[in-house]
This record gives sequence, structure tokens and C-alpha cells, in this order.
Amino acid sequence: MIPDLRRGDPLAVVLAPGLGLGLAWPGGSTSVASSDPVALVAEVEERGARWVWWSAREHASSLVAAGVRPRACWDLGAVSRLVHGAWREDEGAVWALHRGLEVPPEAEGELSLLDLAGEADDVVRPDGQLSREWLRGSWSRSLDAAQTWARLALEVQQGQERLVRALPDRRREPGPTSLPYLTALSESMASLLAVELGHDGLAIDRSVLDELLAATVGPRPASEAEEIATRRARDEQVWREFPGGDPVDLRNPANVRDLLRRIGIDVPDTRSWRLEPYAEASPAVAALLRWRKAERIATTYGWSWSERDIGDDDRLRGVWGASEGAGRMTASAGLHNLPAELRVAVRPPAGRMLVRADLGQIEPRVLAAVSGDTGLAAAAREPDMYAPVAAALRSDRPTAKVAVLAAMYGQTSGPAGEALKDMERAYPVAIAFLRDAEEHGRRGEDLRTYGGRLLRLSSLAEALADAGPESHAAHSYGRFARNAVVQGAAAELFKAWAATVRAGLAGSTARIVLCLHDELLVECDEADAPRVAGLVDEALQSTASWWCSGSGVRLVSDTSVVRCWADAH
DNA sequence: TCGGTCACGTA
DNA sequence: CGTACGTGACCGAG
Repeated sequence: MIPDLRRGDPLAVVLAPGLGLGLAWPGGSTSVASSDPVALVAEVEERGARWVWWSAREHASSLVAAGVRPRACWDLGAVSRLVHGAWREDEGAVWALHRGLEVPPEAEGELSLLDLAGEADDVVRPDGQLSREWLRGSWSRSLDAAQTWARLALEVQQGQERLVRALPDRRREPGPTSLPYLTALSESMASLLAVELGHDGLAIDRSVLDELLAATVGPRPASEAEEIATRRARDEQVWREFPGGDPVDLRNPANVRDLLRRIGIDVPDTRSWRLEPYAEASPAVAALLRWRKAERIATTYGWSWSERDIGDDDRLRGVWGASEGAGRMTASAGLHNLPAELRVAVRPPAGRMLVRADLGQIEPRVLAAVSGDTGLAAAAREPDMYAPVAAALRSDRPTAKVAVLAAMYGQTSGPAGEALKDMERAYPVAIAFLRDAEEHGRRGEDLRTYGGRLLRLSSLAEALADAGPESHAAHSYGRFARNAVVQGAAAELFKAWAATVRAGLAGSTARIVLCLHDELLVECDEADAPRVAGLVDEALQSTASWWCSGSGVRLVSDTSVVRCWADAH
């Protein structure tokens, strides 16, 4: 049977729908028959296990759908991404990286008899890779298979844990539990949170949204003909502002450029920021820019978007990723790029509120912490860190801000380039840290973020060798690396914060409903809102106490309780 | 039908 | 010659 568990002990779990569970722990494994494996998981959950699963997406979705919100987990896919810099998180890839094998091609579609020739029933093939039969779902066919799949998951977890614990702890004052290990836990939790976010969705007030859409792009079209007519009407508003007034395809940049030449405006491209200066003097340009704005809403956030991505329960749902690129979370369905005007429509039903919190000046504060620059860390003790930076640079605040951002983003031209020289004098350690990252990128050498995420720049080495160290490609990867060590670390901090908030919300009806790089939205009962707001702030301080212990860097959040997302702080 | 380009929204 | 991402329209190659 299942052994006695102490809180945090790893327990690998595989749910075989309708059959039961496969379980594995250090020292043993078993299977438990049950017609309702989800309920069984909820029961065992009480005993304080840290669930180990191949990936939350594949193996925890049924739990989330049933309302089970596990307390702790180890996500093999998420940790594989972290320690190996992997972009795939399917079992075949995770296993291969664990065993040090070449990552096999993605298993997809039906396997032909030819493909399967020579594949015995063994789960591990003679070449060490996982059987393709098993990868395609054989693990859920029987309780024995589920148990085997759980045993393998546990083997990978133990290997990953060894790797994670061997990574350096880069904090100024390392604690009893290493930072990369803690990062593995919060990355795992982010993976689960991604599934929960996709399941729960973001509350939309239909009447507010419909009114807004009607005002910007016209009423919901009843037919295709009507849709075409409204579209044409929008186009005509622009056409008639130009000499000739003839129909021009406004969606074709080349045609728009020709159109602009008719009124004496010659531009290399037709981007809004380039046309902006002409808008005041030219009603035609103003009309064009207005059209662009409406067209964006109509195509990306219009009636079809609302029908496709907002459920009958008035909740907007996308697919969430827990760590793309340098490690940020991603979301589809426009959740991460919803135009500000539409945010008034993000409003929970009566009796529920939103707690909105965002981290202040997070990237420069993170730079101060991860680079170990004591001068910059001293500045980061202030509520507004650009004030002391401005004093150090003997500049004004806007210049100081531009200088810091330029350093992090790799901008070298313009006034920001000048300010960079002053930054170098005032904060040599931080600048050297960024320059070192850039060098790695330009040479195609692997890097790790503060929390231990592998940034696989060596996979680009071949292309870079051909192009040369001064090539456009080399500089481009240099800028990427310079930014990734800051953006990636900030993403790790954010996820650690989110995981702490989530833990604090356990047992209540409050839910994290949006993660936006440095901003967190929690939906909760109206009466619970003050508690949740306090919890969000405390969670940041407790996270900071281990995430950047000894750095002296202060992390600040701007937190408020609002009826809708657009409400000011 | 595909990948590339333009464009633009968020952080 | 500031980074990251997701989305949609259009283009030209296949």
C-alpha cells in the first residue's frame, strides 16, 4: 500500500481513467483500483504528498476539471525545460534528456506497422528510448501499465532532483534549500497554474463588451453580407478623406504607402508611430489611424473572437504556457495583449471582486539582485529606484530610467548610449554582468539564469561560427542573452510569487485568474478582498526573503481591490 | 497550403 | 541597432 508520507515527499502518480492509479515513491510502487481515480487522488492529497507527474497538461487536467487543487507538485516537463533548456515537454523528450540520449522526433499521428516493427512490449527500448506504443497512451490501458509509467516518472524525478541540487545557488546568502531546487518547485507549480488558468478563465461582462464592440466596429453582424457591408463602410470613412476617393486596399501596406504619397507624405513604412506626427495636420492620416485602431479590434478582438474564446459562462479562456523563451508565461486568446480599452469588460459577476497587483520596477530590481551590484541594490532599497540612480548619474529621472532600460535591452545608439557610459561608472558590477551575458550570446555559449534555467545559446553556435562575431546574427543573439538573464530571472521571481499567493488562497473561493509578466489578477468574494489583498503583499515579501536573501533589494507591489480590470489603482 | 513580412497589442 | 510574446492580413512560392 501507499507508505506513510511526510509533507513534500515525492509520490509519482498516473491516472488511468476508469481503472485507478499507478503510484511510485522512493523504495516502492503500487497500483490502486478505483472507478474514480480523481477522487482517490483528492484523498491521498490530504496526506501531504508532492505529486510527481510527467506534465500537468497531460496528467493533472482531469484533477483541475474536477475541482481538485493540489498543494504541491513536481512537473517533469517543467523541470526538464528548466535544467535542460528544453522546448519540448512530452514524455519522449523528457525521458531522452534524463537518460542523456538524443531527443527523438515527436510522436504524432498513427504509427504504421512498419514503425512498430522491432518494438517489443518493453516500455524502454533496447536503444534506451521510450516505446512509441507507450508514448501514444499505452500507459493508461491497464493498472500495471500505469504503475510502470509512475515508476519511470519517479526515476526521472530523482534524476532531475540530483541535477537541480547540483546547480549553484547564486544568492548572496544561500539558505538551507538551494535556489535552483526552489525554482524547480515554483516552475512546477506554474505549470499546474497554467492548466488552472486555462480551466477557470477570466470573467467578462458581456453587456459591457458588446456595447464596446458595437461602438467601435458596429453591431454584431447577422450575416456574412452584413459583415462585408460594415467593413466596407469603415473603409469608406478613410477613402473619402483622400483625393480621388477611390477604393484602396487599406490592409495592404504597399497600397497605403501609395495612397499617402497622393497627399505628399512619403514614408519608408506605414507604421502608426511613423504616421502619428502627420495626424494633427492631416485629417486623412487621422482617419487612417482611427481606421487601424478599429480594424485591430474588428479582426483580433471583435465578434468572432468573443464568440470563439468567451464561453457560455462568460469567461475568456486561452491556452497557457508556463515558460516560453527566457521563461515568461504565455497565453493565447489575446489574454496577454488585450487592448487597454477592452479591460473595462473584464469584470467578475456581482459579489466577486478583483485584486490587482503589479510589481514595481521589477526588471531593474531583479538586475540589482542577480548581478550582485551593491550600489544598484542600494538604489533598489528605495520605493522609486530611479531617483537614487538619477543622483548617481547626476542626471534627471527620465534620463536615469532610459539609461537603465538601455543597459538591460542592449540599446547602444542615441542619448541612451551616452547615458550608458555613466551607468558603467556608477554600477560597474551590474554592467559587467550584462556585458558578460551578451558575450555568451554573441559566442553562442550556454548561460543559466539566476534560478538555474538553461538558456541554450550553444544550439546557435554553428550558425554564428559561419556568420562571425561581428555579424548581425551575433549582435542579435548578444542582445537576446543580455535581456534574457534579466527577463528570465524576473519571470522566475514572478512565478515564485504567484505560487506563494496560490498557496495562501487554498481553501477559499479566491482564484488567480491572470498572470501578465509582472501583474497578477485574483478573483475573490467581495468580503474576502481585503484579506486577499493583504495576502498578495505578504506573499511578495515572504518570496523576496528567500529569492534574493542578503541582496538588500526591496520588492514592491502596487495592490488594489477593483470591480473591473480597468479601474485605476 | 506554406513561410515570410507587415502591422500592432501587451509587458 | 531595445527585448519578449500572440494574432491576423496579405503576399509570393510551391
